[in-house]
Amino acid sequence: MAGKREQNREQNRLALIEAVLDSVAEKGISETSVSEIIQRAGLSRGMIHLHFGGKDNLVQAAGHHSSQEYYDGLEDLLAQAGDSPQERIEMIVRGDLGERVLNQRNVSIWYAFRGEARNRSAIAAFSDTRDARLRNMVLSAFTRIARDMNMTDAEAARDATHGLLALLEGMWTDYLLHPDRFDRDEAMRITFRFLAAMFPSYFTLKGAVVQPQT
Amino acid sequence: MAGKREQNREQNRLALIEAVLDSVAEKGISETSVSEIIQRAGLSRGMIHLHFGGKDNLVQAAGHHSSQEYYDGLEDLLAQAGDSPQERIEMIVRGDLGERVLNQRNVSIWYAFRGEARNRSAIAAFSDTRDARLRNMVLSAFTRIARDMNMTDAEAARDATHGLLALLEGMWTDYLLHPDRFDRDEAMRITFRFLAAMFPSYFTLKGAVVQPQT
DNA sequence: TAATCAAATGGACAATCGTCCATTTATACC
DNA sequence: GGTATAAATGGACGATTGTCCATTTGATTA
Repeated sequence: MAGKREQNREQNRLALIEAVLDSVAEKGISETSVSEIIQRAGLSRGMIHLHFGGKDNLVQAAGHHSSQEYYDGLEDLLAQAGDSPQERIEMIVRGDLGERVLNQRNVSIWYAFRGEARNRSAIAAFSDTRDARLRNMVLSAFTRIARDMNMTDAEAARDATHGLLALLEGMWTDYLLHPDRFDRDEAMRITFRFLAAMFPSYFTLKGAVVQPQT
Repeated sequence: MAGKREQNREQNRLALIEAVLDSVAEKGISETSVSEIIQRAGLSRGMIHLHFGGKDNLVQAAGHHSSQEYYDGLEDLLAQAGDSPQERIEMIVRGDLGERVLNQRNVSIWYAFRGEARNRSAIAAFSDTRDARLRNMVLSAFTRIARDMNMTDAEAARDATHGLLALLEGMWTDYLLHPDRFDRDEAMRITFRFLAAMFPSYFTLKGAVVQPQT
């Protein structure tokens, strides 16, 4: 067991990160100052330099932390998914549009970092949600479906992957700009409509067809 | 003709706005200070207060200006489009993904403002690209197609509108995060694949079918 | 040309920024 | 319980922020 010293230390480190994320979500990056952060964390001014060596490093760590939480949530869900490609894709869609990851706090944080991504390469690195891992999971599922359908179009699976991820991105933007009128069920329906149009015997308006018609 | 005085005045006003946009595109919002702006514009410190009453108002005006340019570009293109709904939709897609509006500078600016939108209502107001005007243009086109197809699904046109705009949003995000590997033709192909899947006799992989098969 | 006045200048100003370190606090070890 | 030491404190510091206004510039009008 970790000593109380180290335990407190880690706890304070985390408190600083959470304070940054709270502030970014509520006030935006430009208003997230050192004073704002330490006030929210209830800690002293010097802690940022002590734990992270400076404000920039702390903000970067907070971004990384938030990104990690997104993937953790998604992978938890995926662990529950079945083996069929359509089930896996459905899980990703439901996960990406579900309350656990798509909520006001996360969206605010996400787009705040995105806005700075272009100019801070360290931020850009983790800001790419749909990173290689997620992209490959979706791609392999679509590839299996395309093969199963005897599709001749070699680009179909790749395009479907790219398209689905872009569509989900767009839904997030919609939530960002209209959190009040955003309709989670509608977003899911639209996404499945897109999938059902491209792969009719694998998806329906309500989700995946668990037993594909062969 | 306007006097040289007023002419200079307007010219300086514009120079300030362009300086803000250049700085936001290159360095981001957080590094766009008064000093940065006036240096780029080659004007004196007091000009911001004189013309806009303060930095915040100037930044807001710059955002509004950028947004206006986006719509102007899109409407120019739309004026050249034919009357058929599929032609109008194709024009919107080609416009939104074309070089004139989708380029590094615009994407940087766009997302920089988006990142602050949640916390600055004035910015949120113009930050919503796909505003009512654009949305209605797309919706009316899809409604005509749905009627033409005798679609029974009342939500189909609305969902297609929402989905297409979300998909285009996602393509912009892709460009933001991977400007080097982004492929404009691929983005168009994917978009038309989505349209072709939902409305097979109106769109193909390469774009709209001008004469719909009835 | 001289007078007029809007436009533009650039520095003074207080406020706030992030950094850093001398000091204090509290845990861990002897 | 006393000592060692890592963790935490909070204020000093120079740099930079945005605002504002007394002054200068230069186009316009008499």
